[in-house]
Amino acid sequence: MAVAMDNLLKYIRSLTAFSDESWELLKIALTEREFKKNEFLLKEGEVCSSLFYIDKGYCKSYYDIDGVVKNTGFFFENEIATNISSFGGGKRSEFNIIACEPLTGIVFDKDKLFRLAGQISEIDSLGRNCIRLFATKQEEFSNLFKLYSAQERLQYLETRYPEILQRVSLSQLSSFLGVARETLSRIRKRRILL
Amino acid sequence: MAVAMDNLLKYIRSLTAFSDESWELLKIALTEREFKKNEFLLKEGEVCSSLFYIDKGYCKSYYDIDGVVKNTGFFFENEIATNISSFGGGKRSEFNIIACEPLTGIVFDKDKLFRLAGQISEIDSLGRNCIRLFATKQEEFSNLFKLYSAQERLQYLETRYPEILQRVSLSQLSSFLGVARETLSRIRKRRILL
DNA sequence: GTAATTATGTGACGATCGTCACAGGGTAAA
DNA sequence: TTTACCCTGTGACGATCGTCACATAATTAC
Repeated sequence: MAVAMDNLLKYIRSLTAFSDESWELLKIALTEREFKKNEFLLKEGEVCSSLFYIDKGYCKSYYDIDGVVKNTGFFFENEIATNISSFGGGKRSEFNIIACEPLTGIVFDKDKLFRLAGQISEIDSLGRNCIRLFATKQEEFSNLFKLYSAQERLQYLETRYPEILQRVSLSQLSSFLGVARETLSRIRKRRILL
Repeated sequence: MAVAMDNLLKYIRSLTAFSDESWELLKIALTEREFKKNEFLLKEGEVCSSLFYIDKGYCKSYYDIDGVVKNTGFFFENEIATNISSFGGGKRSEFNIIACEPLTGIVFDKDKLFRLAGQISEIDSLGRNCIRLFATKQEEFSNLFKLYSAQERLQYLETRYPEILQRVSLSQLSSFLGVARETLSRIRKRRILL
């Protein structure tokens, strides 16, 4: 659908100046793709060779630690999901990325993207801005654990990222907040009573 | 000292290809500087306009929450310290960066650096690699809280980042690990008995 | 060298958390 | 409709944690 591509262009232009010419060239590296619910965007052990722009639906990153699922991130419409260290450093991914709903995305091919970035400075600048956004968000969530209690972290999500609470089940959210499912259930109960 | 500059060049070349010519140009944006113990590299409320390459000594980033110090990062020799969202996004910093020992660093001036990056692709590439490293590290530490208990986080530091434990006092480290000072003291005691 | 400051350990105690277990509600597939 | 599965809540209980308090060791400043 042309709609997904239009959305991506809007997203890109919200980040950095981007001419129509750069856009036409960037398209070489782009492929629209549908993922079914529970389909993998990236599997543990693979080397990540794509960025995934999410147009519709959402996905999550998770570690499988001795059979226990630990969710580390949720990615919604108008965001980019990837494994930054695997994508940039060529290392095998330690975690999975999986669609939590039927998902429409636009896949950035790494090789083509790098070739273009070497030639077109606007595409290069786009890449840097994406990484910077990613780094900023990681830092934000990392600090949550150092600055706040579990209850305060939940409050933070409610005010700053209400979408996560609306769309992600409590069971899925608990490991992201670093607590057991039952604990999150009780924190929520405590909060309602105040 | 020329030594600090030599170390920086080695560091840069460990990240990305960097010609002698690029290096001569990059020097325009660099200033060597000494910081006394407890001197600020960056203060809360300021806009961060520098990257700090650390040649000797170490520093930390911390939030002051109602007078309580919460340490969020430690940066040692051969690392770059900065506030990535303030540096890249022009926002006021929410935290401080302060020298924990007498510190020798090389300061990258943002304006000059950006001007150079626009012209020299090797300098541009260096910038992207620095941001990527930063993002990878933030992700790593962020996931520690989602995957492991306080005791396991301490173990992780011991094996992966022994330098932090050797040089940072327990009191300083506790908030970085997301626990109270007394708790960290007891965790350490528990571990010795095993 | 002495005083002041900072770092560490530890006891006590209440709060919170993780785990196991089980019950009920909701949804989707057969 | 019935069955199966997932999600949420909750009780019990032991483990861990945060806080306050205080003692002592180590470091730093004068």
